[in-house]
Amino acid sequence: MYRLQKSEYIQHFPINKYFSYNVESYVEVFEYKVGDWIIEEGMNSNYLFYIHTGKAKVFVTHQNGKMALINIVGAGEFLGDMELLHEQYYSKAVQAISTMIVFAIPFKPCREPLLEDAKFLKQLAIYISEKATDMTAKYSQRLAFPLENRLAEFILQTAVDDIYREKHVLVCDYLGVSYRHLLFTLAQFCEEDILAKDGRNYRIRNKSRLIGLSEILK
Amino acid sequence: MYRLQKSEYIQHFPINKYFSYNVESYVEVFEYKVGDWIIEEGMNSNYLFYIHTGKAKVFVTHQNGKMALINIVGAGEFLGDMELLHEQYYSKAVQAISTMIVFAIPFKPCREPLLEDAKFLKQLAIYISEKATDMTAKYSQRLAFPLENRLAEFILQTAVDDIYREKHVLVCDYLGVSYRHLLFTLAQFCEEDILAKDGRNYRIRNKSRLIGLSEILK
DNA sequence: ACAATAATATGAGATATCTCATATTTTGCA
DNA sequence: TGCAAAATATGAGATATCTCATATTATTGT
Repeated sequence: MYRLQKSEYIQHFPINKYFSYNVESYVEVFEYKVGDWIIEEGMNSNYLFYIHTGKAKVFVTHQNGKMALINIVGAGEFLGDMELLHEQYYSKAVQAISTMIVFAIPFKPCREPLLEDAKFLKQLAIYISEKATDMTAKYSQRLAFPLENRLAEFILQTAVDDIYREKHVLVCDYLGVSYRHLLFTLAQFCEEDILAKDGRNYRIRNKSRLIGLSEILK
Repeated sequence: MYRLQKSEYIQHFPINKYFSYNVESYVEVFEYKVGDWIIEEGMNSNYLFYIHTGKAKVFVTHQNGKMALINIVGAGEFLGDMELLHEQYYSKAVQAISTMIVFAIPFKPCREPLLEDAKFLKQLAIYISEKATDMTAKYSQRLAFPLENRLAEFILQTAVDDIYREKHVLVCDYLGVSYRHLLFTLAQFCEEDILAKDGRNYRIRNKSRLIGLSEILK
């Protein structure tokens, strides 16, 4: 994690939209590289984050110790909002998929004032409700389509430099299909020359086809 | 819709949890019967509702004019929260499944103060975030189970006096399966003597079996 | 009262996806 | 270094669910 000069980024932070008090002076700007952990599981997060650039995976660890991918988040989204609202919240782990630039508002001086700022709370409620609406729409639409389409979208979301290298176990859990079927569909993509297997990874060979498959979801 | 004396209900309304200002004097208590419309689609809703007793269906009408069931809500939940947060929100229709008693806070005098009440907004944000978490959990778990289980739950939720009489078209849309398959599964239930077909309706003959099937979802 | 539309109903074949069985390879760790 | 566990891989048969075709029965508007 790197600390950046905020001057050049701060103008992109919708401060007036979200806050009625002057939070700007507390805001820090961080940069993360692929694979960096923005939030570690179960730790008390110390910041409310707002994603300026990049995307990240959100994980939770089950009782059995298995890590499960539960979401992918991107620019314009908050991280740490749950921790802010719920006194003791078991944080989910968050890991950068691509280079990320985030605004970070430290809980230490800002938590109390944020939770008393009606403008912020109203916007936060709107944000959460919109996200919930999105999620619901996503989930219900999703059921209607075969794995092919959802996998295409997932590959596009998670591939780094056109190389897809996710663990199958995690993915079939996330997409709600069997391991067998996931492998089957990946094999199909290779057969259709959409992907090419490269040892343990898959290289994207026909991105527009993937985009086509994933766009059907919208 | 009937207006009830609030004195006997008001004590069950978690006013202290949700509001920092005295909203009690504005609260009204309404009762609805099965089939009554609490909110009509597209109308500007005039109240923020809190469900004290009963459950209701939430509908939206698509471009093609078809009504789609999108949710079922019950005690402890809010209605009209979206309308409160979003200046112009296209209300979804809400219809009582059972006798309902709701607390109604009129927007006219209360909207402004509510949107400036940090305590209320914080609790609302928490409520919405918890609901979102629930929904997400529901949706993802749900994919894992065959229609049998989800249908069992749905029948229990919507049957009135042990009679199930939903439109199939609505239901297969809501549950995300084909019409054909829904009919198939209903026929199965009849064959197993869980339901009995009674003209166009279905009578529940083995409720505990239905409960068993639906509990697998949790 | 009748025609048009919507809802119900059922059959048959196709397909997406699952389960189970089993083998090989990689990885973590003592 | 080597063993146990995890991850990858593939086959074959089962099943949940879909699509399409086609009838019959309600409902609705004019």
